[in-house]
Amino acid sequence: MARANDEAADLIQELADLLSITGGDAFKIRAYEKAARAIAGHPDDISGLDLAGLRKIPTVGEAIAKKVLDYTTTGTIRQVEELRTQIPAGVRALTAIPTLGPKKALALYEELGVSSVDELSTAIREGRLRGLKGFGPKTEENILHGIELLRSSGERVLVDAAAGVADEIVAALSALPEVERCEHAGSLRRMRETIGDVDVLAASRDPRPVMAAFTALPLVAEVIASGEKKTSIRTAKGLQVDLRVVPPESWGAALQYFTGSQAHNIRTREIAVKAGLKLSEYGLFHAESNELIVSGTEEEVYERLGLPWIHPALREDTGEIEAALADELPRLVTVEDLRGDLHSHTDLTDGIASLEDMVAAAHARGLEYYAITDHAPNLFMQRMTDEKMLAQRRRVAELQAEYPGMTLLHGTELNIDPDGGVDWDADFLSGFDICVASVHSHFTQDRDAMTRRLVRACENPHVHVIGHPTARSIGRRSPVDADWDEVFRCAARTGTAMEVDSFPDRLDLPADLIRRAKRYGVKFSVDTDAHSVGHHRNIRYGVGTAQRGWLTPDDVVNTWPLDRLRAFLRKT
DNA sequence: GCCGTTTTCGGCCCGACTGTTTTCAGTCG
Repeated sequence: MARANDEAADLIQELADLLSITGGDAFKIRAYEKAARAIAGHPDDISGLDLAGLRKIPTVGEAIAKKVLDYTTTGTIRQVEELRTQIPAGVRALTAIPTLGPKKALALYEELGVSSVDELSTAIREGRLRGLKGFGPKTEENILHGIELLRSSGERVLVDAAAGVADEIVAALSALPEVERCEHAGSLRRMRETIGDVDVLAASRDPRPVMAAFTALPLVAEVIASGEKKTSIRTAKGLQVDLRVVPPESWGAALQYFTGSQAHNIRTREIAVKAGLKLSEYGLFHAESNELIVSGTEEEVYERLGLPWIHPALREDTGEIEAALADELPRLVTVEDLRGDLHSHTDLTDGIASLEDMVAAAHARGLEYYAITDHAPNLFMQRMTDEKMLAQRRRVAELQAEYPGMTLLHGTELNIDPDGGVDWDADFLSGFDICVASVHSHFTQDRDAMTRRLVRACENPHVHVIGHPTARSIGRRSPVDADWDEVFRCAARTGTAMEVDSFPDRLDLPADLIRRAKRYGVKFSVDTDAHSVGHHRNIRYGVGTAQRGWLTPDDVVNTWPLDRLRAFLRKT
């Protein structure tokens, strides 16, 4: 299933976790963690690499290269196997409980023999933590609360749910007279596909009333921690929100810091240290004199480190620092770059808005072209027929007269059957301006069959876009298993675009596969897949995902002028 | 364990909050 890179990275990360429990050297642990990230983010498949090839990966030295080679030859890493015999998997699982880290997990295991979350729960109920050094009544209470949280809703939320909470808080705090600026930061600003907690940053000279207003917001269910500079709350739905208040002159440094990622910040701080500087959320300082150099804007902070400003969507330490140093950062695609949307539905199939309303919504977005792509007949529950489709085409042509500034395209979303065929024959398909083709069934085919299926769809001269290619549903359905390198090679060769579907529970292709596909020269279509007027707003999540995949406007066919797009749709 | 236009040894990002500890360790981001 997973790529060798991901499996090797997981094993190295597990090694780091196990060592942190057994009390290994903290710097060695960090070295493993860094290497795990580097291996997961390495563009080439590691399974074919020898020792020298592995050592070319940054942060992978002799020792880690040998461990990875151990994995690629034997399927596991000997040291990990050995540590697993000392530390049961359940002990590592204990560190998933908030407020419980590796030190406390080890104490619980050694002193009480606790080796699972369930056993810990029992031990607390039986009062066995009383008198254990470092475990007071408050700690006990926090652990119980943490276990409950883990079991109920400790999971990450979809990006739109987090954005809704963030928007509400930013609006409320921005209205306070004490607040000069307020924005969300963290993984939401980086547009990660799921969000663990929401980070909000405010600039103020008077934090106390800001904190008070924050904890008094109606969405607050619980105050987790509360101080002068930082306050954390949890909403009724279990989402944690951290508010940081900084002096206005620290805004840029603070925004940079709280946007993360942690891995990106480590890199920027290392660059600062090497230049005799020190970077914190309060600014960039001379290391010795502690004299402030810059802190007002992110641009100033990056510039003083010798870097161009780096887009938040790239800040994952997966090559953006190197690209920035070489002045090779991509000019990322934006919502404003999009001239069209190539995937949408109406109430003729499973949409809930009329053709007229959907077109009006597209026009309100300022689009130059817009494709209606209702479902084809093989998705039987939609009850599509040739006659209905042709009637819709006539209605689209009539409607076109009302929108002289926007070109309407009549299309369809085909179903890729288990063999890679689609709903209609070539003759009928040639009547459409555009055909999206997607997997809607038989999700569990094996890798070979699924690869053949997607390749055959790409090779169909009437298929222009592969819709939501992995067919995943975040938190509900896994991505289909395919040899993506094979699929992307074929897509590039045949001039078939891969969709980036903007639905918050799809975001499909995901960012990592986008980057892989781009390496083969694949083009992309960033679409809403809108089934209602309101879904048009989801486009920001699709664009965020495209940005995390390092896409430029030229990579995205629906940023192109219509004549260039039409040439692409001819698949010649 | 990794790494090197100040180093092949001696560093490795930085700060806030909590709880239990009377001066600081653990956890988190």
